[in-house]
Amino acid sequence: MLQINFLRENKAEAIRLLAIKYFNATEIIDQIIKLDDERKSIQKILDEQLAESNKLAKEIGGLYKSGNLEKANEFKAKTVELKQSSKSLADDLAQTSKTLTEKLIELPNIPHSSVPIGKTDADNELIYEEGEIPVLHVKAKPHWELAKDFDIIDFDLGSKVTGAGFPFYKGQGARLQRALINFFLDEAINAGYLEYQPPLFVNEDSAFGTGQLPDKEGQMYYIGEDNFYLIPTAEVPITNIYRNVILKETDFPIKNVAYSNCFRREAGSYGKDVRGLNRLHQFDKIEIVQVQQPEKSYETLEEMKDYIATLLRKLELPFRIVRLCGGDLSYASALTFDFEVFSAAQKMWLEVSSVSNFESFQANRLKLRFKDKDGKTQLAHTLNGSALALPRIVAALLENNQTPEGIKIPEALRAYTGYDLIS
RNA sequence: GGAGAAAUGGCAGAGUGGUCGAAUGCGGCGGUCUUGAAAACCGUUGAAGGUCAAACUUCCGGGGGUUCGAAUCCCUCUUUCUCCGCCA
Repeated sequence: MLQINFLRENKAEAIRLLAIKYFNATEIIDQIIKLDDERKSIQKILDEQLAESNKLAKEIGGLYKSGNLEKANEFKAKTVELKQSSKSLADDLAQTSKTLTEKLIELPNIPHSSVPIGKTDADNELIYEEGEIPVLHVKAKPHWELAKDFDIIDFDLGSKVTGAGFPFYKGQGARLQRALINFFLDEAINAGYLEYQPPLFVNEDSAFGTGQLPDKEGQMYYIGEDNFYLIPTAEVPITNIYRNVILKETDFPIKNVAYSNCFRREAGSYGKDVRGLNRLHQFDKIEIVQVQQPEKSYETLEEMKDYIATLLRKLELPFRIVRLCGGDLSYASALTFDFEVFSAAQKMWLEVSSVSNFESFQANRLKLRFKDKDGKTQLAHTLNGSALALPRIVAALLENNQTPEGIKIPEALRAYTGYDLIS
């Protein structure tokens, strides 16, 4: 959620920048400013009436004490009148504020100045590439066949027990999952992150706080009976730790990491993109979340980007980093880098991580603030990134490391898997 | 699931209808003293809206109600604690 004062002071600039996300904000910003003016003027009148009411109520107390009942009753009648009109003003105020918030929520975050112009992922800017693309032997297979051959992931069994997109991992496959989870958590802890194990369900306030509601409602699993949402990422519970929180400057930097199952309905997905591990309804992810002071948030984004690169390097996977263009940038993000690993048998780049700076956009919804040096409260910045999402890492590991003998496990993981080769 | 108790400022904890945004203690900040620190003493110390600044308004778990007036009374929801039941 953007700040009204920012929109007031930088209207033309905001319209220009939002157009980079292909969002036409001209009309809505005018509406917002008008609603805010309305809100202020209603509040002003309401305040005056309430002040009058309060004053009279105090005087009535005094009049009773001095026994001046006649005057007291006269004042009473006045306050009753005031009460009625202030009640209707309060309703107006609530209605105006509600409409204002609804309008504000429609606006996406302003993209950072470095965001490239473009409409689709084809327009994303490649900023870095590392590692050698492996040359596979002629009989190389995609990961879903390998998973079956080695009997480490059972998609059919998942379909039977639950449905498509809910695989079983078994034997060495299950162990590999556990190894990756522990590896990613340990790496993060060594890099100074605090580990959390969050709830997998969140309430409505939390789903709203990180921007999943109302925009992505259909993408989340929902437990109607208790009004809970299944988390699509640990970002949701972890970031909501800071909902309605005022931090001290000394609390920074806040670096949290959490492993969780992630649940996504993925309504509307189909085709080769959803084959095997490429897109699941339930998957495992380790998420890093940072809360920072505004001046330092882009420095932090770089730090997170570098950190994620070290993970892929340790896993010996060829990867590249792209800067998302305006059209591909998510609603809440100001700047996002995607990490993609090359999946050698599918011969395609798979997105395994997305690291973003939301600036104060989430913080404004969350009411996540801090007291600066001058003692003023201001919105903090939030950032997060996957470090990393397992399924596509597993897909790439299986495909890229396949040999006639079996699938080789990268050095860094062996202490965790307890084996060198899937066979 | 059943019965009871409770929810107040960063923390602890008073306050049961009328200068209560809220005593007191701790903590924080500023100062006096000190070579420096501690102790002691003095002062200060919640948030939001609003304003050039003020005035003013709102907030004592959330929502609703009674009243001229509510932290205080009523209803409701949530959470916590104690006891019982069940249980990984």
